Amino acid sequence: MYSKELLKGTLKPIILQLLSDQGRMYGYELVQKVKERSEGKILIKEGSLYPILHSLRAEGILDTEAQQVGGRTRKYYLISQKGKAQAEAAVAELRDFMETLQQVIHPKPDPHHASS
Amino acid sequence: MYSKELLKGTLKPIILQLLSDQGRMYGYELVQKVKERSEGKILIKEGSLYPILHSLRAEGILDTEAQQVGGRTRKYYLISQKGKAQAEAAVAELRDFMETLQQVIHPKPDPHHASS
DNA sequence: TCATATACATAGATTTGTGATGTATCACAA
DNA sequence: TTGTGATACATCACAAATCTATGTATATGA
Repeated sequence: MYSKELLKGTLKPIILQLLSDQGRMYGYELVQKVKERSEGKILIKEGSLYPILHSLRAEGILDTEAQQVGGRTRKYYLISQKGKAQAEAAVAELRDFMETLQQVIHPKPDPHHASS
Repeated sequence: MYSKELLKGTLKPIILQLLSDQGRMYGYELVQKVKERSEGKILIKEGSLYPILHSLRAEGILDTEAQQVGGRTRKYYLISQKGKAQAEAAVAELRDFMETLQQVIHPKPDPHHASS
């Protein structure tokens, strides 16, 4: 697993991207999906996930739909109308950040200064 | 600028990568180099940088060479012999993490299950 | 003389994720 | 029927990393 700090700041956009992508998901499902797509390398902890979902909901970025499945309750989350722009912005920022990071740690040689 | 939290966990490997790349650098120079390569998008703060450099030095991963330049002191940092493997591991982890993140937020469709 | 750039450093506050813990249902096996 | 592991939610104390603010000091150019 990754030194946990690498995840910092990325969890929120990851969640928003998955919800944009999949329509609506519940917490446990999000954890599984991220685990699956990352081949077990990114394991979101419940202690991280639920506070994020709750705060995104409090901000009005997410809506919820509770659903009974057997004796258990599932709480589906989906991007709200109002949250769409913010969700896209967060994901875009993450993508941009990743590109910038690439550029910093693996720079293409600058042709202008490549005199030697 | 990025929501500051995105940087978390990436600063140490960024610094180690630059030092591997450039041989030896001093603090102020590192800040400028990252700023330059990121086109002003990543601005490492002194309050972040110096504690990291000090702790990497305390761990024995970095060596220092003080140098007088005019009336000012420069403290050059370089990867120590002992720190080489750890530095490479940290950078490799960051690269791997970035790839995994790509896969999570921008998955290639899985041909096995692409029945519809 | 004053602002800006260079150059280092530290302390307190903030943010975010984890670990630990708790509740509860369901399926399957011993 | 008892226990275990998966499903499914939730909260809180703690740890880790970075930032803000602040401080010192020299060099440079307006």
